[in-house]
Amino acid sequence: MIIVNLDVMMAKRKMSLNTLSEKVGITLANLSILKNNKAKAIRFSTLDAICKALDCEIGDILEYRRED
Amino acid sequence: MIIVNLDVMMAKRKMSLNTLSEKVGITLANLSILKNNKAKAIRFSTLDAICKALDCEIGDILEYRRED
DNA sequence: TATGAAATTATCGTAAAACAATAAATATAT
DNA sequence: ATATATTTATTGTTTTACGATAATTTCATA
Repeated sequence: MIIVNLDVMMAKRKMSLNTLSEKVGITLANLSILKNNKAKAIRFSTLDAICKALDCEIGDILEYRRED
Repeated sequence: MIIVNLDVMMAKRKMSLNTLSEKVGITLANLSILKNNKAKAIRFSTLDAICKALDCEIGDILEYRRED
């Protein structure tokens, strides 16, 4: 299971969804969908922009969780 | 810049592209495209299957590289 | 408790890209 | 030289991102 977790880094950077969406260059609505694990895929360009905006690694944002 | 690096984990697990494609459930051709950084996005279902097949973390496979 | 900002959710449409299937070309090892 | 592994190419289908927009919900705070 892949989990999207933007909350931690957003809190760390004190960045709102609104600001992040502007920096990343996708709409607030779509970023919210991604943030709430409703997306089924992601473009590398988007992932890149997020890592850049939050100044973090992919592992900070995406997590692979084994199921039991 | 997002970099896909499957080589290291494949070597570590001694797994061929062929075997990996079977485990992941996508064709050899498409997995090769992904492995050689020709893909522009990825489905979480695929990423999940790769992590499972190689028993590794996302960070082992995807890298965000800052440009200078 | 009323107000406003922030975030979520929904809908519709378009464009992008994954991915299948297949085949051909290339590389690599034995 | 031959088998095996990998890459590349092509065409078609399907999935999904993402935009634009608007309505709804959440939540802080005045």
